[in-house]
Amino acid sequence: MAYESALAALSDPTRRLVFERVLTAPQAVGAIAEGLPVSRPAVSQHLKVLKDAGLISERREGTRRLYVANPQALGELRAAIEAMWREALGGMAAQIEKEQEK
Amino acid sequence: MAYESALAALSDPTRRLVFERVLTAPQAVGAIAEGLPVSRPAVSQHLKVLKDAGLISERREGTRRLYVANPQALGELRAAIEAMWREALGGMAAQIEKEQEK
DNA sequence: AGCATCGGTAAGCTAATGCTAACGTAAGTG
DNA sequence: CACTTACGTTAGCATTAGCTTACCGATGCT
Repeated sequence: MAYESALAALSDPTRRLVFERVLTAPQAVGAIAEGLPVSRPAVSQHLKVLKDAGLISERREGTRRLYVANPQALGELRAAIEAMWREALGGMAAQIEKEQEK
Repeated sequence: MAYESALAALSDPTRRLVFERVLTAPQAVGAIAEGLPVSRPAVSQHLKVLKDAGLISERREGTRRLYVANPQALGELRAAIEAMWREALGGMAAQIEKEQEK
């Protein structure tokens, strides 16, 4: 529904790194933070933003929390971008046609 | 190539408004700024960001400058998002399969 | 040339953003 | 119950981002 928040969430480079790590399989926060250029709390904050945007979901397992990407939100973003893309294509086609008439 | 900059450029709400105005047809800066909640210089700055991201192109016509959306950059962004989407879908499918084995 | 129109640019301010360090908390373990 | 593990949260800080106002350059017209 709100592709805007997904767009904003993915605009940050390190947050994209975080997101890409949970793209294919659930990951614990510690595992996500490992190898990233920021501290673990920073990762937690990024995860919160991603979750608020609906891009990931959380599942608790004992003392750990596993995060996974939510394909649906990504699909909505994809659809929104694609709609704009088609609009731009259509506009360009109309523009060329106008040029031909001349 | 650099879908990241397109993503960052489109993450700002008013910049999205600017972009959507040049999506289907070329527009002059004054026409774009009209009706927007920000000043014309602000629009100019947004246009610069969009242009640097490759999302729009500029054409001079007398004293005016016409800006249009560039479908290609939008297409690249679409492809990048779609790739991530497919990854997420695949990951979820694998996850479900694992669940079934249990 | 003089003037008006159309826009890009610079300076400066404010609000938001990302980060770290320190602390708080809940679930397992002895 | 004490202790550890695994995270979230808060406070505070530095940086960035978007906006406005004022100014400057280029083009067109008379």
